[in-house]
Amino acid sequence: MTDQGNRTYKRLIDYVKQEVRAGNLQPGDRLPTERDLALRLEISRNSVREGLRLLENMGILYSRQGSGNYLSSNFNQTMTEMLSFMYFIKGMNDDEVAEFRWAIERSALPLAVSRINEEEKKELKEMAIGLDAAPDEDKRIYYDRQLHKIIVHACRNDFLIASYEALTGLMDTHIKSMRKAIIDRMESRHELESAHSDLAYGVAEGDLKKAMNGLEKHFTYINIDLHKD
Amino acid sequence: MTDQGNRTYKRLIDYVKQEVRAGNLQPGDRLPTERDLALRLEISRNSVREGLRLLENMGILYSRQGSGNYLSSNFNQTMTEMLSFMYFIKGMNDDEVAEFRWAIERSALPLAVSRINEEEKKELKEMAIGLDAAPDEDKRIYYDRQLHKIIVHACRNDFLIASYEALTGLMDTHIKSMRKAIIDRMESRHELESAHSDLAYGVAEGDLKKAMNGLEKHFTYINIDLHKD
DNA sequence: AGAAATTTGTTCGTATGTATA
DNA sequence: TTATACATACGAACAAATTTC
Repeated sequence: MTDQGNRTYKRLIDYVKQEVRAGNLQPGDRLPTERDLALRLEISRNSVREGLRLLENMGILYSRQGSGNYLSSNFNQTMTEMLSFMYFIKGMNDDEVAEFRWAIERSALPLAVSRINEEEKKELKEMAIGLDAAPDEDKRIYYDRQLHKIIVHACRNDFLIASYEALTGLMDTHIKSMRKAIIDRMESRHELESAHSDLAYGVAEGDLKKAMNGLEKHFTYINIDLHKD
Repeated sequence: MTDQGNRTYKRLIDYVKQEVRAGNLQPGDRLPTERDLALRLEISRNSVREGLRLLENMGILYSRQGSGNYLSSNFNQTMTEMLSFMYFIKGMNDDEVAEFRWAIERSALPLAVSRINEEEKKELKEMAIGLDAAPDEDKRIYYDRQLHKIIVHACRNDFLIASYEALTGLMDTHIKSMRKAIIDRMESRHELESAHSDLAYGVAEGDLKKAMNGLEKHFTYINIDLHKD
């Protein structure tokens, strides 16, 4: 009996869902006041609030004291946090995370190559240079992560971006050991850096083959038996 | 000012997070009573409850009236529902969805090939046969979806599975038109069915190349400029 | 089996801080 | 500046379900 659909606040959620679906509520719109909602849905204000908090935490709306509850237009940030939290509580299996990350990056790459803008290209090159010149492992980790992040963002797909961000948020504690594991498998650290270099310059120069090669080299050293064409 | 980190109920969430991280709270464990928590965290019971509802809706815990609040062990189902809801509210851009789905399926495929069990292989073949023999489009859609679903589940990666399920839940309304669009681009319906056949038998027979060919053929007809090796 | 105690579910009232006209 | 509307937070009360004795 883990499931009980009897929760009163679900009426509020269903209400919002329905209003969105019907087109009566659009991003930025203000919801009726909590008291109105309580009256309309025949539940207490507290129950209304429970539902509102839920939606707020999902990033679907935001509350402004003294003003009202508004449907949010962009809740990517909150969506990311939430995903990250769910993943965290669920318990992360390193293999699962690596597989998922690989799934996202691999698919984001071709999209990124065709959609990246000049600003991002510039940043990407800077990261590749910085990574190459980084004096210590901490710096390298920073450039490493920025590099991957820029590429995924350049794909312009919010699902991919949100999922990736959620993962990297989780991986913060693990990234050091993961990087170390990769390096151990490679003949030297430079091999990893050259993989990154291919990846970055491939994307920046619109050379998908080169970029994909770099990415494959990068991920090959994580212990997954991956698809090799 | 969409962000206000001052919410009182966050204390409860932080508490749970910390207790989970410290190992003091494990799946199935009962939390302290709401009144205890209110006292301990120095917030009102209402605020405690707001936090609890949040976590419950995330599937992280469940409440039983008269008994207590328990940390949940598996909340994959809720995670899926939640993802689906977030995606729904966010508004689906067909291209984004297609790209994301492709990302998941492509990466799930090699994993599925190496992890699928006999039971699933059998089902998969049945779906392929059923699809071939289906008398009308409704039936074909059913077999179509089941086929893809079995493959993704066979990859044994909860992130991939949850994301995929969330997407297909969304796509229910769009799947007909999408299928129609694909068929229109193919020379005939049989071409789509043969793609599915390659996919299903490839997985069932452990032939990754065949399966991947089927999948690529399948997705090529969706209007994305995808990575072609 | 039954009664009492415990715990969550739901609602109301009130005080307070904030935004808006 | 003032007045009003609104959300925030708390405490208390009772109902309903469960557990304990």
